[in-house]
Amino acid sequence: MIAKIIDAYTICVEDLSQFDPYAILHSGQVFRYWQTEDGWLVISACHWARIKTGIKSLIIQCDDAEYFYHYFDLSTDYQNIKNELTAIKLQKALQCGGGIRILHGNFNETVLSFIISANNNIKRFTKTINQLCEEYGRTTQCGFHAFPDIVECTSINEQDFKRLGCGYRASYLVKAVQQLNKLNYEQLKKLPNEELRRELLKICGVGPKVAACIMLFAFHRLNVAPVDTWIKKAIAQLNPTEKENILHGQYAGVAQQYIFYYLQHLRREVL
DNA sequence: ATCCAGGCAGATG
DNA sequence: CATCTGCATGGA
Repeated sequence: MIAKIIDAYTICVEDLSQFDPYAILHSGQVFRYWQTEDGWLVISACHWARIKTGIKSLIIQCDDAEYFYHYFDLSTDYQNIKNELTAIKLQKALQCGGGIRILHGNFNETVLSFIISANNNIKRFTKTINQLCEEYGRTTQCGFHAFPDIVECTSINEQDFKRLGCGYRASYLVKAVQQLNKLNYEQLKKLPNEELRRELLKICGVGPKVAACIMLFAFHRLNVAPVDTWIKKAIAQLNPTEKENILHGQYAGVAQQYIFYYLQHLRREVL
């Protein structure tokens, strides 16, 4: 038990070795967060949370404690997961981002966000996603805009997506929204990995990499590891045995997150 | 400037 | 099934 729900709007996280807000938010699973005076503001779908960082514990003040207890995966002990990840080449990454957790992202938000992310740079598509929310998402109680719900997304046409900076992905997004309208998240949740992957690949703009992101970040399939250009470059430097082992097993997706964050961390140090 | 970015769709061997 | 090409756009 690393966290307690204090009341309907408050969570206290007591084990910071398993909860590093900076690392979680910068590990590339979510794009709607901002630094504040005393911590972080996070928006997921139409929900918001303020993380107030402390020395030995932190407080999450939000609109729905149950939602964010689940969102931050607070019932899972990540020490057990980290104990399973024993590959030598992972140890630096674990030391760097040991407080990362895999979030339970909203399905529609995750699908559309990662379609926009394809062949795009992180800074640019983060801006695009946030502008999308500014224009089409409702204002939440905390002042920031929610990610537009599926009905609001249905009102966005190709020209609108282009104006927001989605480029050639605009037509994919229009189709994807139509397809999302017919999909049922609760039904998809019941599918095993390969069937789920097949369904996701039918969505326009969703290929193998984006499907893997959706499976990991919206369906919490911890054994699915998205392989992007960053991970490819990192893996290319390993020997054959290391390549086999590093993104293998029931927590391959978690391992991938530690690596991705570590690579981002190294890049930030260079800049 | 000009290369590239958390790849993908569509066309072609 | 595997490989190839074109792609909007702004950040570096």
